[in-house]
Amino acid sequence: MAAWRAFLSTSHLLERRIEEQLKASAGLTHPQYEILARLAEAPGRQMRMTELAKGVVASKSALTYQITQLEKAGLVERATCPSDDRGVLAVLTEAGARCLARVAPGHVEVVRAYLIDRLTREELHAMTSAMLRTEQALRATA
Amino acid sequence: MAAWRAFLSTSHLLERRIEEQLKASAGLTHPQYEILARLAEAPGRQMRMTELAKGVVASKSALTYQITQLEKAGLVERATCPSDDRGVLAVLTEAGARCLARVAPGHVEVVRAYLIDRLTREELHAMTSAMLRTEQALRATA
DNA sequence: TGGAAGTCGTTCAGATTTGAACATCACCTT
DNA sequence: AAGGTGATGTTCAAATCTGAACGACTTCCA
Repeated sequence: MAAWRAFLSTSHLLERRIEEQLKASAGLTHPQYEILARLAEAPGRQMRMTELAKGVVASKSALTYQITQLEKAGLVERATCPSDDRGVLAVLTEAGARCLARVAPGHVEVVRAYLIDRLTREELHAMTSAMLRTEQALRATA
Repeated sequence: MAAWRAFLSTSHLLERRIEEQLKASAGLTHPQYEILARLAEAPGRQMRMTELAKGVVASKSALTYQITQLEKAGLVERATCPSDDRGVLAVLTEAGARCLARVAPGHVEVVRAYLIDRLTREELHAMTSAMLRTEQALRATA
């Protein structure tokens, strides 16, 4: 269980650092950053709400809330899904893309400085494969 | 960054599973469980508020809130610290200890089933040492 | 011995998350 | 083609977290 304890503490401490850095450098929260990052990578810079929620591991209502916030900030827009009238597309705006481009380097720097760059090549490799496998297992048994 | 993505998703997904299991089996939240677990291991089953907050990686106000909840449930009591009149000791009650003993096996089972047991011995070893080192680094630069 | 400066835990308002309930719409069977 | 089943996104109240402000107490140095 020592492994678990360390994993848990590290993830919480990191979360805290990231939140702090993002808030200071752009007034964004970590969930909001994650949303922008996912959208930026998506084809057409847009994604369905449910799909996006799964991607960033958030509940549907949490995503609704955050998208509303990002919409107020002009970083994201909502559009109705052409193929499904129930569906809503979250679309990254130009301003959102610029915001992300401006903030991403600092964010990546924090992640590297506190996590990635502190691991040996073997540790990084082992952790990556372990996390990918675990993530898959967790997503499989929804 | 793939490593980071997987790490982040895994930690969030796991958090979710754990929360679900704890709530179903004992009406506890994960932070609450962490508090009980730490107290159970502490000498005299008691800890100073600030120390406990650092241990479970929570803000002071979040801890105040959760200790109040646990106090209402009769699982924890507050006591004034003999050596410092400002200080408050969170003390695990008998009921709290029993509750923890009852819930712990199921909790550990979830952590093992979704994380620990899915890793090879090498991965577990690498991850543990990596997490311990990272945790230490994060705690050092408070 | 007197503060000045720091620590301790709490409080408060505001922000965010959760889970259930809901209305809307798609899909599939008959 | 109609109805049942399931999916989608939103809403709401309640729970929780955050960060700053606060009063109470310690500690340390002059």
